Amino acid sequence: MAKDKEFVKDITLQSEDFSRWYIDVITKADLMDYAPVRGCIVFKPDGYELWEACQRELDRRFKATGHRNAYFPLLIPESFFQKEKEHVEGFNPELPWVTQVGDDALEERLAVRPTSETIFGYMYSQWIQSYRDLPVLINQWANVVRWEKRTLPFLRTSEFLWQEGHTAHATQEEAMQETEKMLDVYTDFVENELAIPVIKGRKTPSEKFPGAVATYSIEAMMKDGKALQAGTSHFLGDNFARSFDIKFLDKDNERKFAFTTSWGMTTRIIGALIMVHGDDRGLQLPPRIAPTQVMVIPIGPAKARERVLTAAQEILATLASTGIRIKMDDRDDVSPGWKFNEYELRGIPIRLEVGPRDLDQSQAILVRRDTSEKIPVPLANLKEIVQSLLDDIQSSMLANARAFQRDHSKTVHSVAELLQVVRSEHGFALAGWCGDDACEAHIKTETGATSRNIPFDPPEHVSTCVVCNQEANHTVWFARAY
RNA sequence: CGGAGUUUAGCGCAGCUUGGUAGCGCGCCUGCCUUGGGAGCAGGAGGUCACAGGUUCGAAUCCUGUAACUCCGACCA
Repeated sequence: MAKDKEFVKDITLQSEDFSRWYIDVITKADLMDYAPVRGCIVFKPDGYELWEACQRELDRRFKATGHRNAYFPLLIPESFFQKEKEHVEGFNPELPWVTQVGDDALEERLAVRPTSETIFGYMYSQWIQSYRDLPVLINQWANVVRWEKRTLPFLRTSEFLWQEGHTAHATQEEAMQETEKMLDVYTDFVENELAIPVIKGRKTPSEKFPGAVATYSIEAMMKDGKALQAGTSHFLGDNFARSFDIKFLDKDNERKFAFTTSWGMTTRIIGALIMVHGDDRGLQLPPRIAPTQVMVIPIGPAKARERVLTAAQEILATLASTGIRIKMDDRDDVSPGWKFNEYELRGIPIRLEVGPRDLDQSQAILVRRDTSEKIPVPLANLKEIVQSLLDDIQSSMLANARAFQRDHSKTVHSVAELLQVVRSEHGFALAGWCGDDACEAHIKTETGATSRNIPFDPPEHVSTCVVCNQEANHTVWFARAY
């Protein structure tokens, strides 16, 4: 352990102070910087690249499920919010308003969007006439603003980036299917690309989106045992259709309200990536999402430099031609050791070392970020080995995260036990719940944990409410949450 | 939004109690030398001490206010 500490001197140990570790890592890995406006950050290139990678993979999935991208305005008339009561009450405390242009007051205040259900609703009411116009399947990539009281880089910032899908359907069933389908899309993305295992489920009424009939979420466990809602999908019923008059003439010649959905994933997912996989040396990026998968580090004294560089260039070109995202750091003003630490901090999955000694044996050294294992590989086999190593790292990261989640999850039968699990053992607690808001609120007050969701597929069903001991109508995951 | 803490060079910090010419380590620049886990030597650059007021002959230091950040609570993706 003392030796590990030698690797990177500038990062607080996770075990010492997880919050400080997190701030240290995102800062030293150069992912972001604080902006001059409260709660706002700059996504620096290395951080933004992670978002771009997420965008690429999500967008591919949205298109494959029939969605198209569009862009709706940043500013939303105040009157739009008034149309949906729960919605306005839910968001009002954190809305920034544009009230004036130049020296003149606006006739109607404009909100900087916190989400776009209202403006989508309004436009959909204009666009939809007939059942033949349905479904409407639109996604937008955008920034939104929510003036949060307490901010944390990536996880909760005043302005954040996200995608929001908004769809309209002829029937309730179809809208429900869409809601579930997109939750599955998120799950597929988060588990297979980000190697983060998630729990799929439905939010309790107190945790649902303002204006939704039902909210579904995927919840992930961070290394400090806290939960992070990684994505949400909402079944809005005909609530917004009624508020915004989204009606269509059906086959039976009757005017009916459409059923709508919305679903979103945000830049907070970058925080999840960091807090699920990161360790005391820094970031650890799953190969599939890593903007750079392999970093080549040429090594050797000046006399061998040309020979090593030529060989390294060749390796770089060969691997790049197979689609591996690979870069080389051939700076000669920093030592190899410095580079080793640097790219471990930045989470690059594989380091490829080449030096004169390797070239004499026609080999290179591969070093895994996840296990630190050093693997000599004949140059002739590099392509195949690197590719299979990337796959192996990906699946082993998911397996590790899954094991961690499992080991920190426990079924509880009393509030005291729940408290123990979420606060002392730093994990998730599965508990029965009668369905009463008061019991849920009691847990929050007593333990600081909130209901995360009612899992579709719980490891077991609990028959009595953890608070009142009445019959449990639901089995719920509770955890402290970001 | 409440409670606590922090703010001095790019980063990490000392100096403040007891006011008197701005310091250290790392990083940065130049040169030499080096390269298989954050090398070495020599020389050098870099600061309206968070911001705004006040006290004082004189303020990084004392007083008042403001802001940002961190942690803890209430609200949220």
